[in-house]
Amino acid sequence: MNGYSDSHSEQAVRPSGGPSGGTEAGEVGVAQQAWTLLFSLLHTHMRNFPALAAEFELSPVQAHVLRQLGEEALAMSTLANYLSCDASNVTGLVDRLEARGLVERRSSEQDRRVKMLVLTEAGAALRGRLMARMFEPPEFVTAMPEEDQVALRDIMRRALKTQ
Amino acid sequence: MNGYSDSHSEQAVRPSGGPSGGTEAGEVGVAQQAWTLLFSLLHTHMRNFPALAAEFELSPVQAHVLRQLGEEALAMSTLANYLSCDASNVTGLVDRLEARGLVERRSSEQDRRVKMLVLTEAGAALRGRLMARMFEPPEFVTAMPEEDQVALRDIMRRALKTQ
DNA sequence: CTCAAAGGTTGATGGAGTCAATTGTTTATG
DNA sequence: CATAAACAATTGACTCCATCAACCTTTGAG
Repeated sequence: MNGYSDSHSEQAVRPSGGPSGGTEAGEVGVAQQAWTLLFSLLHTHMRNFPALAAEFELSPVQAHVLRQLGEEALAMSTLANYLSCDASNVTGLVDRLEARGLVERRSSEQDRRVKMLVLTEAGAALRGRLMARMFEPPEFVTAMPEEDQVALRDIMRRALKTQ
Repeated sequence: MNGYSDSHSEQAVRPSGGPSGGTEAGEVGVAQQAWTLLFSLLHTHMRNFPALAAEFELSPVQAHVLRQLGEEALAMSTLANYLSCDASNVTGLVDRLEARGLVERRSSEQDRRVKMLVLTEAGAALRGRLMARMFEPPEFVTAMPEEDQVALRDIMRRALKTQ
């Protein structure tokens, strides 16, 4: 194939490697092929996510936090769930964001145990710039023929809906 | 898993002002829509990559190293390039993998400055199991109708070829 | 031979992540 | 009602990841 495919070709697309699913064997085969290719492309692209976050002087995780904190106030524990990490980790994470004036801890009135996180004005502004940058499509998408882009978009819309 | 779908909708798919015709300005709009959706789905999936690596008692980065180290011996500096991180970081990384008997440093004979990294037998075995696990398609792929899976696979094949 | 450049290591420092233990606040139960 | 259990957040100890600056050895060019 091409120069890239070596890093995932030998163990990757092996149809029906085990008895794992109860579904039809053919479905799993195509799904695995699609996933393997998707995974490879994405992994190459995700390599520069740290650099992207660094454009805003954010760590990758801080960028992720800002992304989640967009719409509504979140409790610390909810954020820990989104990040699938320990609650104690979120404490330090928010400490640093708060020290930079991007985020604010606000005690909940219904339940005085929880602290709600809200973006400051500066935090919301930074998030806006970050999101615009994050959603710039990478080259492997812009280089596609438009019909592929449309098909990809529609497939992803359906996948999101049934999730 | 739940409560996710709202986190990417407000700044994300903005059709960039222009009317989306078949021209190049319209192409960018569709590309951005496709990318935004893809990005969101992928980011939710990537959240549990640490857990996946942990099934093999590996950190995410160690899993990435094992993946890269599949076929051929790599110099430390080459690995640092792949990981796009500092060379001094690789030292400790390889130290820990070597201490677990997964990787071996081997001095190059052409250039006695460089050290080549090779998988041990145990390392290769672990890598095999890891790769098989990594390429198991996630639910958002297996839940697709098969024609979407086929279309997705073909789109990704074309994208890889023209990369 | 001399000296600069390259490959790798070391030490200092800081963010990210976990676990165990603690404090303060609900909520459930006897 | 009183007390125990559950929960939210924090702290402290510890490990890994990551960077930078300084260093040593080897290489290669002049």
